[in-house]
Amino acid sequence: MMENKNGQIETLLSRNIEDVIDRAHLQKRLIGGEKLRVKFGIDPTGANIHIGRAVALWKLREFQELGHKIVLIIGDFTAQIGDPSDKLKKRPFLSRADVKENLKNYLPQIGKILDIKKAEVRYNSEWLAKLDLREISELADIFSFQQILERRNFSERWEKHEEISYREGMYPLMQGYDSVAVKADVEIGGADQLFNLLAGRKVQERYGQKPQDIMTTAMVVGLDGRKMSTSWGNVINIEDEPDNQFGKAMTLRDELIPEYFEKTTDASMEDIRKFEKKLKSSGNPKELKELLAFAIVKRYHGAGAAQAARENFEKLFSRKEMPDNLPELKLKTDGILKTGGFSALDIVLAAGIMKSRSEARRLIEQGGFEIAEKVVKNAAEMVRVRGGEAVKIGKKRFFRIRI
RNA sequence: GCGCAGAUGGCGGAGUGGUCAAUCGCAUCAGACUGUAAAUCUGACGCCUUCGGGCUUCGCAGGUUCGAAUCCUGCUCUGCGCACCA
Repeated sequence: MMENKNGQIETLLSRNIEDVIDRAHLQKRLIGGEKLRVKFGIDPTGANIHIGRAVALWKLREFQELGHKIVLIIGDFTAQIGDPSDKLKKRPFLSRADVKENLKNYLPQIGKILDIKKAEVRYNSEWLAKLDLREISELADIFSFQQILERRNFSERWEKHEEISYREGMYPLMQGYDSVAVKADVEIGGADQLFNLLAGRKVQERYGQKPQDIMTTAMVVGLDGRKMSTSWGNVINIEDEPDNQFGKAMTLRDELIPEYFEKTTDASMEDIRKFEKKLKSSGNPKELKELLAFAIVKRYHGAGAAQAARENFEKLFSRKEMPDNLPELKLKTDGILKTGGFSALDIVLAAGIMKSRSEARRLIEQGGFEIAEKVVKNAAEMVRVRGGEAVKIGKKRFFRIRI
């Protein structure tokens, strides 16, 4: 029993973890059985949480399972300032409305991973909005310009003669003050958060508190090996549909399979070692990738959904059959009355996924449109439609026509 | 405040009076090959098109000219240098 717990603590402190400061101190407290307050801050800046950001949430869950108190800080105030950590450009202010909108979606997503009822949820406007200029100045006195400029993303911008505003330099101070306000023992964040987390330690000391221990989680690269970014489209969101998650996972670059197993699934490290060996010896990594895709979907939608997603995928791509649960593509029947049918262009446009008619026309002319297993290359060609035909638009978008 | 430089398509970056819807690279999309991987090859890549062509773009607003992304004036924004620093 004791052994088991120590094993859990070891995993907690090592798997997917980049840095722990101060490791010895934290380990001792954990083994000693103290109930720790584990802080995690989220700025509701975007609508979706992806599996990269989720790494930290799963860490929190480990803490939770060991009986510690999770303090979730919703950065309703800081979100409006904008964390410069991952940005090489100045960030705009978010409006109150944006923040509120984003916020609505956040807790349910987090709830997929954590037991929110057991956590303490706080909004940092609670204390940050009350600071007056004198207090802010005191806070600001903790850091020098030089220290702020040490951050790579600031120094790079400095080199490039890009603007760096005061406001952005304020961010670590606020995040640090959060730690004071909730008396954090531990704070977790992504590896890109190191600077902010360290700032928390300094700020706490200034306010007479023991500095928190900090843990940074490993970053997950995007599916294509570049930085994970929603605008690159190389991201799996935890709320994506099972089929979609499965499909996206299958586009992962082969070299990243072991890394993804480790960071985004609960596969044991033993198994992952085995997978790595297998990858090196056998020819086609596709099977392993399917296991990976399955494990990811299972984590967020359960084993049943994962199985179904896998079968759909097999049907659709390996056996080239059309699965039954394609999204519907509704065509308006009054179109028939007027023109006697639908042109290929009408059908593609009805799917509502093209930016412009020109784009749709191009796609068709280049052979990217298929209906009832026939390619139609002439955008103006009238296609006989009865309803129920499977439509393929481009590489990976499928619909079933409904009239 | 003064002086200098710059602002071009998702990004980088050409173009400095007509041949510019704008070289090129990246990203993106489609096709071939595949394992919805990578690499490679082909094509597309402002909007609309009856495929002839039409329409709106090069920070913003005016002007010169038969004709402007390109010249002139004003404005806005950004960077650099100087000044200010009780």
